[in-house]
Amino acid sequence: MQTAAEIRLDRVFQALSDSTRRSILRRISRRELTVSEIAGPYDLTFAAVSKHLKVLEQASLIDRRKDGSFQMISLNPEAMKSADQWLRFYHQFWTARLESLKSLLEDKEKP
Amino acid sequence: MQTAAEIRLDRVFQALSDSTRRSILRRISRRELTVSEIAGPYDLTFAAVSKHLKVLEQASLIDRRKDGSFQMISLNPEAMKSADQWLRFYHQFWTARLESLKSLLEDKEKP
DNA sequence: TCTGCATTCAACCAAACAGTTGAATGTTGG
DNA sequence: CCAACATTCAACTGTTTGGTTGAATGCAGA
Repeated sequence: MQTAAEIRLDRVFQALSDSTRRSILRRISRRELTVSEIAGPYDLTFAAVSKHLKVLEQASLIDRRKDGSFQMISLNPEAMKSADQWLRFYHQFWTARLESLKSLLEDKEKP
Repeated sequence: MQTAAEIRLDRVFQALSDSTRRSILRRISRRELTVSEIAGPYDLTFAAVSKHLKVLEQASLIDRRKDGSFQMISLNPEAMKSADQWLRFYHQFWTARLESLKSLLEDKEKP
């Protein structure tokens, strides 16, 4: 069974698995941008960028606001929180590993 | 250009975008498991599970250790750290949003 | 109203993905 | 050695992904 929460998380991680999309998120975190502004730096067609935005939207990572014939795209950080919370569980594992490495080094120093 | 770091991050997020794989990670975080033990609860062939493990391995999320004819699979949390660090940048955005929501509510309370 | 700009839709394509089945490759206990 | 077990490989399938092109839609200014 796939719970709704799992499906949401699937979508978030999937959306984040493309570096173009991560780069878009980074740029709109500074200020909201139009689709054309977003497309600017990439060597991609508008349609391709439009699809990336749809992926981000379906993962609830962005919001859209209509401003005349433009569309203002902005960051919606809520969905990232769920990804972050999923990862938070594993903090203990990498800090634990770091600790045991540290104590290993300390043991070496004591003759 | 795709830097090596970006490709690594792509792979980590991609590996995490499947709930079966996330479930595998969660289970091996308790203790290392054999491939068969991992496969047990899922309604999947061994080959399918083997493929999931390969995806996790290529994302450097797991380690394998040979023990006779068994293979012990364990968590390698290092790669998650990079995903976590990527997300850490966005903490400010969801906490900021939370703060502004809070102050909005507080303003309402003041007549 | 016509033109031009911003954006999306539809159809298509190649590559990647998630799964299957069945055969192949270790490894080990008797 | 060989039978049984653990795991992977190869080949195949249907679906998704990331991209393209060209047409369609929607809005705004002259």
